[in-house]
Amino acid sequence: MRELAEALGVEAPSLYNHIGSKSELLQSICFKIANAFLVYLDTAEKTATNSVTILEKVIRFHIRMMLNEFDEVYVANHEWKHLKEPYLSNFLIQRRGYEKRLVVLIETGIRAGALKKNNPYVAVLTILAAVRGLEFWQQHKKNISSQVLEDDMVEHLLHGIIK
Amino acid sequence: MRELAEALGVEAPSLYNHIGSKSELLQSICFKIANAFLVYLDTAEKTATNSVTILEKVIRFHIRMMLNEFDEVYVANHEWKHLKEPYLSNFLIQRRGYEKRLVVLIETGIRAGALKKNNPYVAVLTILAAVRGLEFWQQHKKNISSQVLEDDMVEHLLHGIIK
DNA sequence: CCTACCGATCGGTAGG
DNA sequence: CCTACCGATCGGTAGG
Repeated sequence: MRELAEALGVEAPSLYNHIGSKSELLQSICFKIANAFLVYLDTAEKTATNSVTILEKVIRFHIRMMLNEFDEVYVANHEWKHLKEPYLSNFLIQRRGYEKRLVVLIETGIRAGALKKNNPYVAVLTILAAVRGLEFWQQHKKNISSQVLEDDMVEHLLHGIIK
Repeated sequence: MRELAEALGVEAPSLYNHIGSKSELLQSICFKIANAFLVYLDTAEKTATNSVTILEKVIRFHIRMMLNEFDEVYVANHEWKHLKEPYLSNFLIQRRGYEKRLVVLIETGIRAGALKKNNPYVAVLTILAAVRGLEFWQQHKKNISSQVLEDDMVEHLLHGIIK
């Protein structure tokens, strides 16, 4: 909070004329990000019927969020653990719901014969973990364009790396 | 440190008869894990010549380390940021060296015609990020066997999810 | 918006 | 191994 105050050019106690608490700041960031992902999934599911198409759209959205809204996504990915009740439970329920919808999406793709019969939970974990790993990218950025990064990662997660 | 002391059944100051500092504990965990990965890559490269075979072995090792040595790998993955100099620089050099060797491995596979011509840095990032993401698994463990988890994730990262 | 200050917590030391 | 305690840091409040 003292760092934040310094960045804003005020003393730390002055922050509390604008915000209620540090916790409150954390809550608004976490739920803002969680909501962005939920809303995107809604629209993706409305504008496409093919589960592979929806899956690809979702992966691309995750990648773009990591690249364009890095700071907030980072907080939502790491600091949610310090959310206070009832926000913590709420956040976890939302996140589990989101993951479950992705699992169902993959199950649908499997039943349609479009996706391999891998365990759908493992598939969702692999995908979410990979896109989230873009946070390490930020640290030692190679000079690779966002477009190559996005396209190659999507290709890898959908079709693999073996020729 | 106070939690650690409690777990050991002593008072916090007593810890310092056994260790030098909290930092020292962090160092030994981080370098122990970094070394395990380096040693494994060495042996994998000696016992196989095919780059796809080596890559698969390495991915499997990462997954097993995440499942079997979770606590220490977690610390090495997250807390290395708090390493003090010169350990911090040292650790980063080791890690970059390791990642670079994986990049070279993939480049070799591409030149051999075994792997797709994706950007090799993106491929390494995708793989490392995905296996590392197993830390979320620990949190909300589904009842899936380690073997299915390992096999399906390897399949996904090598051959993709699309049929 | 500020100054002054609080209670809790943390890694660690002194001294026995 | 312990008791006693330190200086730094943190989120936050009182009072103006």
